[in-house]
Amino acid sequence: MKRSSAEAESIIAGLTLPNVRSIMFSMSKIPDAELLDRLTEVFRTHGYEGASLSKISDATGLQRASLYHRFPGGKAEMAEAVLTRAGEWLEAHALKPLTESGPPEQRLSRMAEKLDEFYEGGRQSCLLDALSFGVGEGGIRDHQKVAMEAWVEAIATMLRESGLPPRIARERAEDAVIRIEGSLVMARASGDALPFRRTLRSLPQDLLRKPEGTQA
Amino acid sequence: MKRSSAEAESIIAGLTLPNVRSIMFSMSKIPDAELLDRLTEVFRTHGYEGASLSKISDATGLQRASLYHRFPGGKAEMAEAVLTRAGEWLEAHALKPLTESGPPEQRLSRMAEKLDEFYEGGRQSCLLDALSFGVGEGGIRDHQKVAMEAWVEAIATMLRESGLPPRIARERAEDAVIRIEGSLVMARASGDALPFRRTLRSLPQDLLRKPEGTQA
DNA sequence: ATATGTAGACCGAACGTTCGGTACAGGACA
DNA sequence: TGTCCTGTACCGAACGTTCGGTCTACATAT
Repeated sequence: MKRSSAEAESIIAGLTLPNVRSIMFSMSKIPDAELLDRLTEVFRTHGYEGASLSKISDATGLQRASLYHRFPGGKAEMAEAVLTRAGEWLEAHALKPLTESGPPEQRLSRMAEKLDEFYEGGRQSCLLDALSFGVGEGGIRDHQKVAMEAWVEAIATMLRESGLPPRIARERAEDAVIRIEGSLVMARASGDALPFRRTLRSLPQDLLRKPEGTQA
Repeated sequence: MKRSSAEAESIIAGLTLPNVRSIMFSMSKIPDAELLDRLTEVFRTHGYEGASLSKISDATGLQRASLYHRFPGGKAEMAEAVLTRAGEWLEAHALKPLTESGPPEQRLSRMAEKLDEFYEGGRQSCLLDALSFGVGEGGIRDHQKVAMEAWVEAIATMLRESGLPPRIARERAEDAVIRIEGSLVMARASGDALPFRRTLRSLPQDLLRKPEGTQA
């Protein structure tokens, strides 16, 4: 009772699952992009230590050995790959609009829009948060520092170019990231995503408001 | 060669290590308060899934089995105990000042002071963050929701009593917690505690500032 | 004063399971 | 054919948990 019949198999000859896979996905059971998506989800919800190979295997449909074929460096390499991909996505979608033309407020709104997408309206955690527990002194930690700094500095640059004093620009950029991260924590802990969306909505105006004590 | 001599034992009679322990610490190898402190540190640093019994055992000096003597419910009960204790501490030290007499700004400063102490200047994570990964639908999750709501509502109440409209008070209270949590995430990811301290410092004035569009 | 009983705190060892990681045989393509 | 990739089977170690038993303190009975 393992297979229905031999005919059934010959009829769809050349269309067996492995062949279909190889045509569509260049020989992989799961394409790189989707594999990374699944990995990202696991790391986001469980953190580094909580993301066991079993969970990863379940989420990706790949066996341990196959995962090690794709990521010879093991779990650490998977986490780094996920971090890299997330960074690239944010850079290309959320940060790039900041450097483009248009009113500053509109550019910030565009970023907020993309962040809302990336964090699925507050339902997903930030990798910089999730991967910051229990990982001590390694490539992952370094990666985080660089990513965090790049994010803050991208916003700060934009605010400076919009006329804000460098110090204020930097502080507000930090504050922006802080509020995004914080609202994600709150959303996760309280089970309510509303504070996250409200934070995103108010970001553009909050960041661009006039400094209070300008030139006394 | 099991004991040095009978005399040696009789001389320090009543002062053998176990006796000293029993007098000072009510018969426990480690008193409850300190045990919970150590537990808190492990959960804060590694999150729930990352806090293995081995790490906990190392941190507390108690063997696995002994930990189960103190917490029959196992790891979950340990996490809940830690959450309860942290909540009580915050309630008693950080939230209580909000209800006392004195200028509102001073009361908020007092809270910020205690939070700085609790989070060790930004070097420690928040349990609501650390324990929100990988724990699904249980007492821990419920505990978090309650704690988060209590925290926000304590600040909101205080802001309302200071004359802010209810809606604004609630939003700003959420914002306060968001910024605290977010700055802790940033501190952890970037390795720099400064944004956390700056956030704490600016909290009182930020929360009490006059609403912008008051009665047009 | 000595013996007995009870209760709590603790530990060593082991439970079955899962951990991250590896070796290898065979399938699918060139 | 040779090269890449996959899945099975497996490794030693660690996981959370439980068991049997020791040690100490204290109350009671003698």
